[in-house]
Amino acid sequence: MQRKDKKPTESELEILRILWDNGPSTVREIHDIISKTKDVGYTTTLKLMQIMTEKKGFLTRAKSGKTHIYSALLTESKAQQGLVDRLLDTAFDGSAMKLVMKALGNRNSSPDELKKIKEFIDQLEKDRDND
Amino acid sequence: MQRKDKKPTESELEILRILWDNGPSTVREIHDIISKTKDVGYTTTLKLMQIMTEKKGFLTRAKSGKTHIYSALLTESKAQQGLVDRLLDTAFDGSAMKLVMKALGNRNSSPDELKKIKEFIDQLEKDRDND
DNA sequence: TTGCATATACGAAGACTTTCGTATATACTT
DNA sequence: AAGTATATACGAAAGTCTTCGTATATGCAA
Repeated sequence: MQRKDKKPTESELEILRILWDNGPSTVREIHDIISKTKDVGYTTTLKLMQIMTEKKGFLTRAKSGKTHIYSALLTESKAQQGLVDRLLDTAFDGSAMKLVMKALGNRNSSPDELKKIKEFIDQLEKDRDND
Repeated sequence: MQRKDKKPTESELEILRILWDNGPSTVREIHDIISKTKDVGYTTTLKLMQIMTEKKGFLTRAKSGKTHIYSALLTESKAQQGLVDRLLDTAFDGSAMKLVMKALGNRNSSPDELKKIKEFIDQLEKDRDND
């Protein structure tokens, strides 16, 4: 359980989210998406991605003609786990239950999702019994 | 659903956590707790709390003799809701289900907690049916 | 009331994040 | 091959967060 790897900032998560959803992309592709909802220059996105690649190791890139194609090295699952763990520690006193209730409380989950969560918990309980 | 209020930083959350758990406290009391696990100067804690009070409105304070007694204005519940909402947006594509599974998956929730969560979901489903 | 212990006030440095202007490189078109 | 469009590289400014040194205020004890 390494607690040492750097956590992506929110701007970085925005970029990672696009890479996770769309797969390997150019700076241009990512910037076009980001700039739909945020007024920011192309070189800003570029710089962020360069830092994420060179300094932080979140991304990797391959040259293709004159452009670079970036891919996420940090997986969605790992990033999520790190962020959830940190949030549990800092804001929920370590109680996953409290966090779960906050997350569900806003009632934006479909009946199907609620059912799946219950099944997931059933499975957890079963696993525990078999230890 | 205002998305404008500032989110506390992690250092600030550390202070808020103590105020939430222990109630109104002096800088000294808070710093004594923080410094058990973190090597940081007294004036650093003081400064953070001053900023949280004067610039961000997270805290309020009352003079008592020569010291100030600080209280949290930002409630635990509001802060948690804001952080969860933001995490959902930035890292989980808005899916509460995914977040819940991450939160439960890696951790050791007690059987009792798991039971309570299921009951909570049952209640949510019941509420929904009665709409 | 003088001095000591302790509190707050203030200012600024250092680190990190975000931003962008400008320079340079590269491919494609004509 | 020269020109244009577009990409990356680089450096630095601006903003925020964290840190702490130093100055100043205040209450209490001798």
